[in-house]
Amino acid sequence: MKAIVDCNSFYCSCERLFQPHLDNKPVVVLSNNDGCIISRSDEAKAFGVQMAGPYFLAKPLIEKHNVATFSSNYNLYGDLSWRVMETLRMLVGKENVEVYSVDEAFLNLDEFAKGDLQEAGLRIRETVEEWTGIKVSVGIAPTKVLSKVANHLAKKKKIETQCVVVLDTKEKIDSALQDTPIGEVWGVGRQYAEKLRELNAVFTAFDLSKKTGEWAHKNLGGVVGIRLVKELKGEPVNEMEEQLTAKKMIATTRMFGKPVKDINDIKEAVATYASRAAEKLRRQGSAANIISVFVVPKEQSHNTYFRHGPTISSYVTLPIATSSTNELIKPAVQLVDKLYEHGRLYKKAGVMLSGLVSDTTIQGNLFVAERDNGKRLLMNMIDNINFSQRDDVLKFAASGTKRNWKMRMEMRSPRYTSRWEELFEVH
DNA sequence: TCTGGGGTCCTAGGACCC
DNA sequence: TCTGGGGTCCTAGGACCC
Repeated sequence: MKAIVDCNSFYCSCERLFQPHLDNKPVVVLSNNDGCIISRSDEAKAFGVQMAGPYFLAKPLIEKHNVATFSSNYNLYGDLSWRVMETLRMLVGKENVEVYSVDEAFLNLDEFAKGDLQEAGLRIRETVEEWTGIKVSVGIAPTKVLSKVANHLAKKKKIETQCVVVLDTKEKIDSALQDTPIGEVWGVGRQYAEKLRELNAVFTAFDLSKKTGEWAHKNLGGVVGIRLVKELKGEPVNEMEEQLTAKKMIATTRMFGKPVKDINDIKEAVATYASRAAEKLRRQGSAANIISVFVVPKEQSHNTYFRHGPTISSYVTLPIATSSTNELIKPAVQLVDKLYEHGRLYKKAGVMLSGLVSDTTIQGNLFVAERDNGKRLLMNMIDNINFSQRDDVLKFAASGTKRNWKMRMEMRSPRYTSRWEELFEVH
């Protein structure tokens, strides 16, 4: 049996941990640049605050109901996430935990819960809450997709279920599937949900579970659809995944705090993103063969549907794979020259690294001289200093010092758990 | 009028996830 | 005026190979 453990309103819960007077009060957390709402407490949901909705549209509602509002504080969430995951590893053994996202993990319960699964689920929930202060919901079922269904039901009926739902008989599974609208199934997004309802008269997870593999292949994106239907029928095909698999692509992209016109501002931003991406690259011990850069102009027209405008991008293949910041900044900045149009306003830019390989097995290039080892040493030093001090004590000059493009974060809470000078104080 | 039957590799784009 | 920022996998189609 598999479980999915999912933190309830995770970012909101993190903020509440250090401001307990907000318990049972409405809370929301905003995305970078204070653009969208990305986490809502149950109380905020009850007032009708929409997920992923733009903040400026929800603002009247938020002010009317006195909703506590925070910019996102990823240092804090990352640290608390680590504590939750460590707790799970201690409970069921680290080889049985697959961290799926910042606030979710799949567990393999085959060894941990030989007896009463309900009991096991409750113990997991209680232990995580006791050790970290974070409330979680637990869904337990034979497959990953079904455990997600169980988890949804646990979240929907927190009181009755005590945030734990187990689907271990055919009757329980069928009844749960009937209670699950098609759009809530893991793997069915907006496009498919609409298509399934209108073209195929599939309205619930139960309807979908009655379809054949052949049907799924035709109507639900090929092999992905086949796997989904199998899992709904209780046949596991999405197995637990190995952890520590290196990422295949690394991206750093940001909206600007305000639209930017000057090419030098864009170059500074792109150099900064390249530095950040290079850090991520080194952290997983990879080097990149391809670097691409994109910019997004501010849309001139008032067409609200295409609010982003086109993404303009270009890439270069590097002569030799690298993880060195300066070797990545240079081509990144050159790409900006290629993409930039004079006189245009830009609202976003990004750097993506791909063609990733392990940096111990970099394919040599006959036409490029062997690189010196000192470079790697320098990068390690910079990473260590930046990690132990505040953000970006050391940076490359190309990243700039004015930072006209920097994003807005006007309501961020202190980084209570990861900065000495922002430590939580008890008086 | 007829026009093989496999492969591989690459890229762009579409769908999904949190 | 104001709408994150990451990731994944899959498919189709083109170029090229024998």
